[in-house]
Formats: sequence, structure tokens, C-alpha cells
Amino acid sequence: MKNGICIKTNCFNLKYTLECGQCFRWNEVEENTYIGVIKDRVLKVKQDKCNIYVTSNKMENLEQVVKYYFDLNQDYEKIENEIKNIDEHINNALKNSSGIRILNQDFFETLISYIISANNNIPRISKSVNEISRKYGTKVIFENEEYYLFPTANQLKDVSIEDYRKCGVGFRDSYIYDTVNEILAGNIDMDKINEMPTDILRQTLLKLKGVGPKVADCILLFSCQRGEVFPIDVWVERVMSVLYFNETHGKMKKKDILKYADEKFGKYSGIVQQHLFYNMRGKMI
DNA sequence: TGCCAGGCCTTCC
DNA sequence: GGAAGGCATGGC
Repeated sequence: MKNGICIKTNCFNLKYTLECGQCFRWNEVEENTYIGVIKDRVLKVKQDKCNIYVTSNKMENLEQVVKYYFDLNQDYEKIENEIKNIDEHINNALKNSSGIRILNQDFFETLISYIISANNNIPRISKSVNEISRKYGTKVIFENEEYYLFPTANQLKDVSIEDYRKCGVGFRDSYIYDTVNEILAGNIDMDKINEMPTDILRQTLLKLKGVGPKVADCILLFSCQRGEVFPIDVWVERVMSVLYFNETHGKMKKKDILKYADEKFGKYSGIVQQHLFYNMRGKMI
């Protein structure tokens, strides 16, 4: 393939993966073709049956980067076959959403993005993340268009609370400001994240302003390869209450939902959660 | 107009 | 430790 690569995939649906709410910087430009900005480059990805075709402004290690980002090194066919057998609800959900992958996104970008996500909606989250990138991130050119990488903590060192507010983040402005400064102060060593046990890492994240249990779990799941976590937002609370506790008003306590998920879904809690979330939001279950 | 959005912080008990 | 209220902003 000219100026790009082709990767053969299995059990991967690009559309579901990018539209299930775990990432905020992808746009569909034509049928089954998306352009997105990840850690250090712009990607254009087209899916045609089992193959994806990828072009980028940066070809260095492209296949490795793409496989890691979309979690293509994991055997999702095996994972889906296992979770299908857990119960009929998951089996039904998978009929609508087979091929969702849990992305491996950049830690810092995910941290800030999910602080913005609190009591917010996905289009507005995307808008704010894009605005922060446009103002403070590195510009890159791809197919004669301008794109902006999400800024590093260092690129945000002189940004004020008021500046964040102008990016549309609302009351989360000071949370972002405080968290960026914590990172700049070295209070979270981003090089050691992979070695930290999940509980310790969660406790570390929870010390940051604007990071509560749900945001921490999203960061753990979408950027730290912790597939055993089960982020509970309003949708998941609702779907779990209805499907597993016979409650129609989302009244179940999070503690009880977490206990249930841990016992029943175990190390696959994260992927199960994502299928339930996607199906619930799409009103398919 | 009022309610909701991938919740969290602060205050108060 | 748990409950209640406040919080920016835009879409419906």
C-alpha cells in the first residue's frame, strides 16, 4: 500500500471501538474511515472487512503504534467467547457490539480528558479537548490539513485557570490546573505507572483534584491496561440495576454493583462494561 | 423552560 | 462514612 500500511485483524470493529465513548479525538470522514490524533501523530484508518489500512504523518513504528493503540495484540475472539458464556445479557449485547477493543491511550491525555468528562456530555468533552490541543499542543500537518497533538504537561506549565475556562471546561478549570501542576511537580511518576499495582495506582489517581472513583477507573481502563476495572457512570449504573438487580430506577449502590461485577466478570470487567455501556447508550438493551 | 450530561468537591451531620 | 447541594455549559 502506497504511503501506508495494511494490517490484518480479527474480531475488530473500528466503528464500534471509536464510537463507544472511550476516546474523544476521532472523526468519521467517510464510511468506515476515521481520522484521529493520538499521542504523537495523526492517523487515518479505513476498515475493509478483516483489514485496516492506515496512513499517518509519521511512519516511524507505525504498525507497532497502531497495534498497541487498538489493542490488536490481544486475542479478543477468545475473550468474547469467554464473556458470552457468562450470561444471556452479555451474549445479547455482543450481538450488537462484537469487535469493540479497549484502547491503549496516552496516560496524560486520558487523565485530563476524563477530568473534563465529569457531569459532561461526549460532544462537549471532545470540543474542550480539541480546543486545549489547538491552543497549546504541537501542530502537525497531514494531507494538507492542520492537526494538533494533545499538549504535554510541560506545554501547559504557563496556562492559567482562566485560560482553561476559555476552552469550555467550565468548573473543571481549577481541577485541570491543579492536576497539571501535580504532574509537573513529579508527584506522579508517569514512567512507573506500568509497574504499579492497580489499587496503588487508583489511590494515587484519587488524590488528584477532579479525579473520583469513576474517572480513576476510566483512566486505569483506557490508558493503563487494567482490564479488571469496572467504571460506573450513570448509564452503567442504570443498565446494571435493570439487568442484574431488577431495579428500574438506577437505585443500586455502586458498592454492590462493583462487588457483583468483580465476582461475575472478573478480569474481563472492563470489556464487559464497555459492551453494556455501548448497548445501553444506543438503547439496544 | 427545565432537565440532563461517562461526577466530583465541599459542607454538614 | 454517608447524604445533600452546588457547579459551567450547551443540546434537546
